[in-house]
This record gives sequence, structure tokens and C-alpha cells, in this order.
Amino acid sequence: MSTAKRTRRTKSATSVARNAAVAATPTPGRDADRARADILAIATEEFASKGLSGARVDEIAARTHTVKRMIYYYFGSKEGLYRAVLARCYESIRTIEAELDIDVLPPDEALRRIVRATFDYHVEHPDFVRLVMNENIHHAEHIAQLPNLKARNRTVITMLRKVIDRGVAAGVFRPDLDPVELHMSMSALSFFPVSNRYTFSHLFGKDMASTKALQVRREIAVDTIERWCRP
Amino acid sequence: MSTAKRTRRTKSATSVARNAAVAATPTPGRDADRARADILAIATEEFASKGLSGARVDEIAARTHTVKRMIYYYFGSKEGLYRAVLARCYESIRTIEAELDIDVLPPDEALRRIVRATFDYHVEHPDFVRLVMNENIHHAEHIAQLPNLKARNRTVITMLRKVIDRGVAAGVFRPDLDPVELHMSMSALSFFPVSNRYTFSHLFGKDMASTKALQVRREIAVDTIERWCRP
Amino acid sequence: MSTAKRTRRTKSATSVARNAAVAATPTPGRDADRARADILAIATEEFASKGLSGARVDEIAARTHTVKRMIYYYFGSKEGLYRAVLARCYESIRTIEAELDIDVLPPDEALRRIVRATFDYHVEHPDFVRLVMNENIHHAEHIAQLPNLKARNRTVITMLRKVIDRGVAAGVFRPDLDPVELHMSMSALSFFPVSNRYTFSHLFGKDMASTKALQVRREIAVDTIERWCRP
Amino acid sequence: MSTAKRTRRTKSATSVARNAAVAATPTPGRDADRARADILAIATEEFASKGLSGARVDEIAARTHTVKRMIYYYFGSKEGLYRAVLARCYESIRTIEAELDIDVLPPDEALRRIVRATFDYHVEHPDFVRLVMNENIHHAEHIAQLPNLKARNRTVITMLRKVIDRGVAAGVFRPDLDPVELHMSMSALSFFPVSNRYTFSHLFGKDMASTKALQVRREIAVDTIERWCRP
DNA sequence: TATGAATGAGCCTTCATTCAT
DNA sequence: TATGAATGAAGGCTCATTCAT
Repeated sequence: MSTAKRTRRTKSATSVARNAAVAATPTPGRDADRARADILAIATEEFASKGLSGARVDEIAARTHTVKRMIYYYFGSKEGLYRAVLARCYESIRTIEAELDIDVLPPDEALRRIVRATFDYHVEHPDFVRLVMNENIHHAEHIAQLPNLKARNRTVITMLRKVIDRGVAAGVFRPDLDPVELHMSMSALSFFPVSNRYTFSHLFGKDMASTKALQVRREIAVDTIERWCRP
Repeated sequence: MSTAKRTRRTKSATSVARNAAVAATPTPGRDADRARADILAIATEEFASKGLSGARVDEIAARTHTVKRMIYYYFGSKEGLYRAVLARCYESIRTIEAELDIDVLPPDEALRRIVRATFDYHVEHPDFVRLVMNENIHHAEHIAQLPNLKARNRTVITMLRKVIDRGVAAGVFRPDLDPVELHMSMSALSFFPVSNRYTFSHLFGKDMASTKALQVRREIAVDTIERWCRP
Repeated sequence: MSTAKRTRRTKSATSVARNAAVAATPTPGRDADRARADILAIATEEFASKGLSGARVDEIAARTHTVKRMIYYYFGSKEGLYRAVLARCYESIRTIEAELDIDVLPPDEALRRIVRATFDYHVEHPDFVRLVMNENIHHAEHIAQLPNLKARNRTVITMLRKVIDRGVAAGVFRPDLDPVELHMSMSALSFFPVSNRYTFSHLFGKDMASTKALQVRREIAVDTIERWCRP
Repeated sequence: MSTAKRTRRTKSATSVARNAAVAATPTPGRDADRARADILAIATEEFASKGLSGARVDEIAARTHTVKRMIYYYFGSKEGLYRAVLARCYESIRTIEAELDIDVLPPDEALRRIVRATFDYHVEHPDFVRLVMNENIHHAEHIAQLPNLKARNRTVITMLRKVIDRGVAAGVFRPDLDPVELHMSMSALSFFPVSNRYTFSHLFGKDMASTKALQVRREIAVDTIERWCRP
């Protein structure tokens, strides 16, 4: 209700802005790209907070600067939109991991940086966490339809493999570490504080979203992984 | 009276079957309890595998031995049913923790037993895991309406507190351990392999549901927690 | 996203091919005529097999060598296209009747030839039959908008009139024959085996589309008309 | 437009009538049967005059005394409703044929009665004719899903077989008559004047729906079949 | 206590068509 | 002449829930 009203106001205001924009930038395609990005951003929020079946196409459209019909024009269906949202999210996490530039660091320090980055990404992208939860509820049937995803995710394993090897050679890590298991432990410790934030906070009376709590948790994650890797 | 008569007319075949059943189980209410339990079991599966908005009242009813109307009769609404499912699930996990009987064990062994039990519970109750995921997607708004839950969950913290104290006294644990953080680490390492089973299996080409993979993960969890607690 | 871009690229590839085609046929307008004919052919099939409202502009366009927009460019609207299809169909049947060259035959033989030609035309043009069915479902509102059609159809009556007159003069036909009624009987016996092919085949377990069945039917039509015309 | 207004008026008038009826007849089920029959009658008209895809569920509902939702409650889908309409139509024609009571008549007179009844049925049930046309446009895919239809239609063939046999024995029919072909000829001559009424009337300037025209046609049908059967 | 019948509200999707170049 | 992008309007259908007994 208040949403509806706000939306309507937003809409008319935007129409004006839009026309102005059109007059200013006659290039076609720009507008389309912006519309697509707009829809994707809103849809990410909606799907993250309500799930695939809980989210409403009408509501996504209402919060957008376009109309509902455009969602179908650009993404084909509600599921198509959901898949696009998913693809965009997974893309960004792996991109960030690739930019860590850890080859120049000593292995133990490299490992700490990776854990911190992993933890931070999850904390800073709760929508991503929720979408992944959703995907698991749906047995990952939608990410299975996204191409290139598997290859992209292999790179993080390769990166960990290299760090492990360097650490073992330097005598700071024990020799029997599996990079996939390592990745899983790191992910578990990073994912859970965000994914289970609400239930945990409620049940144990501790605000998991507070900066303080997250900082503590972050260092626990680093410490936990580090101790596990030591010889 | 007259109501009963009209009803019987409509439902003649079923009435006969029903009366026979009543004759077999003389206790009144038994039938009702069984119907409630039947609905709850089916609903748990449906909500776990499809989420709150993804599950369909019609489908739950269809898989039940009663009719849809009964769901509203017993549980008031779809959300009421969902809350009942949630309550039943949380009840069982804390009950099990209470039965661990760890006070007789030395602290390090007690800790290992707790980790293993926590891990096993999650693996054996994937529906519970999925329901908790769902609750977090919905900001835990439904468990917030369940009474007695918070008190119940405090017991696990008390238990951990005791084990930690014993371990510190014995010199096998470091002195700065927080039982809530410990519980969170244990939970994270137990929850993730089940909650993210599908996406992780897909992305890293490893069947997370296999007995072998779970055994390995279980021991990693134990090892990880143990190393983290050591001085 | 990548899809959209790829599509665009694919399209431009086609544009090149298209321009090449244009270069091969220097006459301007030829291309347009071919495009029109292409659209008409596909549209005939679609309207015939799905009816006016059942056919989809998108689908017609997809099966065409042009794009959807061209249908509107050439025919104005879906109905305009439908009318064009209808006009083309009616044109051809009357043309054929005009080429029968029956004046040189004795009247009874002429009649047989006409019946056979009528029957054959229906069998060979099931799309025409279906379009006429469709028109009747729509109360012939679309052929009513086509000019020249009535005049054209009068010629077949004139032809029958002449044959009847010759037959009556020769004493082989009875004197009270009405050419319009004769045409209707011929049409009915020719139309039905095609128009009701599917329901009749299904209900009476007889494949009405088989060559054998049609040959038998054809001779029954000839025989039936002939017996009806005899004194 | 005028439709909308009439509908609305009808609705409110009926609401009153309905409530009164409910108060007077508490028996449940009666109302439901009436609602079903109401929907079927309106749907028959709509499907007959617009085809399966041309008819609108909203419009059918608007002309009904119930609401759109009921159509789905009773018939499952638009196609389910269409099939129900089809089933009801086919049922009635075969029922009528069964009541002709022709065994007591001499074969030639029996045949005439059958032809007249067939012709009359088509004239009196133009909706049936249009629905059959529609079914043929859709390749009879819907009647194929109706059970019992084929068996029912076999009876008319049996009836014709008996008449033919009696006629041949009496020397009034020729010996090589096939009852299925006979049925087809009868059907063709009865179906066409109704099915092609609009196109034929338009093209040949003759009102095919006039009582006079139909009477003439009816006797032509009788005469044509009779002449075809004679030795 | 128990239940078959009914339903208002709203959901996802599609269609023919036009805009703008 | 030709066309890719955009869209208003409606269409079929489903959902959780209540009515009436």
C-alpha cells in the first residue's frame, strides 16, 4: 500500500527523467541496457528476500522503471529472469576471487587473505547468500542450466591448490590438504553467519548482523582455517 | 443431530468405513491425532523441498489421508501449518542433544561426541536443514512466533559451557573459548554440507550426499573444531 | 544478455546474405513480391490448420523468410493477411473451372467431367476447404469484404446452366434442374469428404484420406449427381 | 457494449432469483447441476460461433449466472469445457437417430425418414455443425479424447445396414450399397447447407437459411439418396 | 467434530500492434 | 522501402481460503 503509492510517485517522476534522458542520448541500446540492469537489480532483491515462487513479477515490475511486459521481452519468463539474476551473482564472486593477487604473498598470509576475502564477500552480498540458499531448496535445478559456471568455479580450486602446494613446500601446512575440502570449510564458516543470521540471532539472542559480531566471526574463521592447515 | 444425518447422506460410503475404524480404535481423539501427525509429516516434506510459498496446500492435502479442509480445521492456515512443522522440527534436535550424556566423558572426548552428534543430526535430517534455510529467507519471522524455543536452545549453550570449563580446567582447551561461537562453528560445519549440497555438488563435481564424502566431512569437522579449541 | 548480443550478430549475418540475394535479382520489387508470396503461402497453411484466431502472427513470421514487421507492412493487420489469403484461394478454384473446356463434350459426359473436377479440386486443396469452413464459422464476414468474388462465382452457374440446357434438349436430363441446386449438391459431395475427414475417419474407423477411399467417393459423387439429373 | 450492459442487468436480476431459490430449495447439488448446464449452454454457443481459440473464458463466464472461477472448478480448463460441450452435442444426435423407430416401415419409406431426420437435425442444430467444423480444423484431436463416442456412432451404421438388407431383399435397393458410404452421402447433403450457409449464400445470392430454401434442399437430399439407392 | 462445494483475488504469460528510425 | 525494439490490453489459470451444513 504505502509501497504502491511510493511506486506510483516514483514512476511519474521517472517518466519525466526518462524522456529527458532519451532526448539527451539518442543512441538506442543504452536505454535497453539500463532497463535490463534496472530489472536485474530489483529482481535480485526480490528473489533473494522472497524466493523464486514467493517473488511476484508484478511487484518486481512496479519497483522498476519499466513495465511488466518488458520483463518478458528481455528475460522470457519469471524463471528466465531468475536465471539471469543467478548468473550475474555467481559471476561477481568468482571475479573477485580472481583479483586477490595472492601469488606474491607467503602461503600462510595468502591463505588468511583468501579466507578474509571469502568471508567479506558473503557478508557484503547477503542477496547472493540467499539466492544460493534458494537454489539448494530447488535442488540447484536452475544453476544447472547456466553454462560456463562450472568452469568458472574450478579456478578457485586451482588457486587454493597452488597456495597449499607452496605452504606444504615451505613447511607451514600439513601435506594432506584437499583444496575442495578447504574451500568447503572456508565457505561453510563464511556462509553460515549470513545464511543463518536470523534464526541464530533469534535463538541465541545475539545480533549476528552487528559489525562487532561479524569482525569477531571473521577472525574466528581465519583462525579456524589456519589451525586446521598447520602441520 | 439433523446435521449428522445430512452429512451421512452425502458421505454414505465413507461413513461406513469411518465407523468401522472408530469401532477398532475405541479411544476418541486417536483418529484426530493420527490425522494431525499424517498432515505434519507430509507438510514437512513439502515445505522442506519447496519452501513456504512454493508448497501447495492442495498438494499437501492430496498426499494426505484426509482432505484439504482438515488442514484448515487443525492448523488454521497454511502459515499455521508451517509453524507447526517448524516447531516439531526444532523440538527434536534439542531433545537429542540433551540425550548425549557427555558428563561422564573426559572433555576432549565429550567435545568430539558433540560435534559428531551435531553433524549426524544435520545429515540425517535434511528436511530440518531446509526448513531452517527457509526461515532465514523469511527473516525468521515464523520461529519468532513459536514460544519456548529460545529457552530450549539455551540448554545447548549451557552444555557447551560446562564442557569448555572442564577442558580448560584440565588444560586441554584454551581459556578464551565462547560457547556461542563454538556452537556456531560446529553448526556451520554441519549445516553447510547439507544445506549447500546441491550447488556445491554441481559446481565442484563432487557428490556431497555420498556416504564416503560425508564421513570425510564429519571427521574434518571434528578435527577442525578440536584444533580450534586446543591451547 | 549474451543471448541478445549473439542474436543481433546472427541477424546481421543474415542481412548480408539478403543483400547478396538482392544483388542477384536486380529488379526492385521482385524481392517484395517474393516476400509477399512467401508470407501468403505460409499464412495459408497456418490459417487453414488453426483458424483465424488460432493462428499466431509470430508463428507465421517465424516460418517466413522475413520478419514479423513485414506482415504489417504488406498486409496491414492479421485480418488483412487473412483476407489476402482468402482472396488468393477463391481465385484459383474458379480459374480452374473456367479451363474445363466442356462445351465440346456431350452433356452427360460434360457433367461427369465437372463433378470429377470439382471433387478433385477439393481433395487437392484441403487448405481451401478449411479456410471456407473457417469463413462460415465467422459468418463469412471476411469474404464479404472481398470485391469481385460474387461476379466470379456466377460464371460456374452459367456454365452449369448451359450444360443443363443442352442435356434437357438432348433428353438425357430431366427438365426441372436448377443450376444453383446442382452446384450445391456437387459441392456438398466434394466438400464433406475433405472437410469432415478427421471426425468421420475417427468415428467410423475409415481412413478418409486414403487414395482408395477417395477414388470410391469420387465415383459415388459422379454416380449420385448423374442419377439425380436423369429424367 | 450492448452485451456488457445486458449481461450486467441479467446478473443482478439473477442474484435475487438465486437467493430466493436457495431459500426455497435447500437441497445441495441441484444448484450445481443447474450451474453446469448453464455454463454448457452458453459455452456451446460461444465455441460454435467463435471456435476454440476464438472463444473467451471471460466472455462465457460473463454471460453465465456464475463466475469464471466456476468454469475451472467444474471443467478444469477451457479445453475441458470444450470437450464437455462436444460430448453433449454428439450424444444428442445419436440419441435422436435411435428413436426413429423405422423397423416397422417399408425399406424405401424408412430410408426417406432417415434422410429427413438427418437433414432436420443438422438444420435445427447449427451449433453442432459448427462444432464439428471446428473439430475438423483441429484434426479431431478433442473428440479423440472422448470415450464411448465411437461405439455410439457404430449404431447408426447398423441401422442403415438393416434397412439396406431389407430393401435389397424387397428388390427396391440395388445390392451393392455400403452403409458407411450411404451415411456419408446423407451427412454430406445435410451438413453442407448448414456448414456452408454463409459463404454459399453470399457467393450465390441465395438465402440458405430461409425456410423455403431448406425445404427444397431437404427434398433434394431425399430424392438424391433415393435415386442413388434404387436398382 | 468433520467436510464437500464454492470463490475472490491475483498470478504468469501472450497477443497483435505501434514506435522510431 | 524496410526493420529492431517496445508495449497496452487482455487471456487462461491457480491459490489459499471460506461457506454451509
